[in-house]
Amino acid sequence: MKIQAFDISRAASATTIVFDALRQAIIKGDLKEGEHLRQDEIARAFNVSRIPVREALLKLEQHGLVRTQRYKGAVVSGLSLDEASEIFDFRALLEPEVIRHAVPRMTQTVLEEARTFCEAFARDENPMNWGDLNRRFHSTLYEASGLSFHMEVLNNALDRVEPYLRAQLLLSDGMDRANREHRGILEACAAGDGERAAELTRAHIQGARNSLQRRWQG
Amino acid sequence: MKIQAFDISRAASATTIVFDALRQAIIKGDLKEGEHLRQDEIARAFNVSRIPVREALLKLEQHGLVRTQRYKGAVVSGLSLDEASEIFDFRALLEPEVIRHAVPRMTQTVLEEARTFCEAFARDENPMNWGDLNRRFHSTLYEASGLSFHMEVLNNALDRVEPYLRAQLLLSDGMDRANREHRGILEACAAGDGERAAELTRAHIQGARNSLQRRWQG
DNA sequence: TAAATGCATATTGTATCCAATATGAAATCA
DNA sequence: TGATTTCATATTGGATACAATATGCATTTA
Repeated sequence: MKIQAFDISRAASATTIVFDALRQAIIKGDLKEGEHLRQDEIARAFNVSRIPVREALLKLEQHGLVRTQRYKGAVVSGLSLDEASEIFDFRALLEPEVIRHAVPRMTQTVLEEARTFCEAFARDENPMNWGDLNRRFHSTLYEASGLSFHMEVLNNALDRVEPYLRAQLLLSDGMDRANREHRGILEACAAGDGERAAELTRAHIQGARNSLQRRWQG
Repeated sequence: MKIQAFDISRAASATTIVFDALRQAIIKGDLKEGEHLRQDEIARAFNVSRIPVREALLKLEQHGLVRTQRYKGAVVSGLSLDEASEIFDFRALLEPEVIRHAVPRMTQTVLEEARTFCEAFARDENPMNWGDLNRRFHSTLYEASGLSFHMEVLNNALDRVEPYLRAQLLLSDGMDRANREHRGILEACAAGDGERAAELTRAHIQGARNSLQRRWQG
């Protein structure tokens, strides 16, 4: 066999294609809080029936990205500042623990990949890419932990606050501080100091939350 | 209007009825790890079409209670000891934080309700009820925190390890220890000592995990 | 006879159709 | 006129029908 084969049972179903597209659109902010998602309209846009659309909406609801009401349909669900703040607290609890567990398991490859994302993040002039690169940087480090349940929950939490994350980076000193702090975290990881990496991560998250709160509620 | 009214839009849809029933069956252990869930069979059992069944299975998949493969269907997904252990670690991180936040917000009513569950748990001779009462006791205390995202995630984590939880209570000293520790936690809450309640909760969870690990792999 | 192939059946994924409910405007009534 | 009712339309929930894929057994072939 000379052909390049892969597991076709993992090929995307209509449901997952629609789900991924809608998820991206909500996270990127193309679909805005409160916006009504009509099954029929989406079905036509993707040229599928409403069945896979409904299943995609159901998944989005489980992820907390839309709220649905019987016979009324799905609307994009934003977060109040209080709700977002709770999720930042959650992250501040979880992420330090994950990185502490990850540090002793980080290979050279992981560190190099993270450094690449870190530098790409620092260099990129296009704010549209910041959210994604920021997330990839952290994820690369976290994945080394091997804590798959923690990561699943964390990714869900990040999905929900992504618009706030991007808003925070757009603040005047958002990028500068993020870059400084990313380098610090990376350094601690490279030095094998899990405790310091954890503490810096905690400060990184709490700092972001505090600057958001100052900016949005006075 | 003298009639007792309620919001009918919250009435159960076929999907949620099927979901709740399947979730209970999996958690209670009536449906066992690896068991295949046929859409058609379930649809006939509930006298509905396969559509709501599919949506229920999708929700179960998001909750991690079943795994599905395209064109192959859903099977009840159990956890390896390692996977369960990771979730216990997760709980040991999350639950102390939640109860610490909850203690200063606990009303007398909450404490009384928790005490009721605690005593019911201690008295109940039927092992079938232990899992449920145990969970209600802790939940009552946790809900006072008002941390809805934390609770959502926690409930999902508990669903996944519920069979292990029940197994742990069935160990020789499982119930005795659980009762002792519950009373300690309740006392700390009543005394307004969030720090102690948190530490006891952490020990409660880690202890349960350790005894499981000794029993199953030692 | 053992492996490969073809075929029948079972099961899931999706499309189409019907039923239940929501929504808003026209009609009615005080 | 302003509130209420009726009714037409839009939208979602669920049932039925069809298509795609999996699975196991009979058949063939070397």
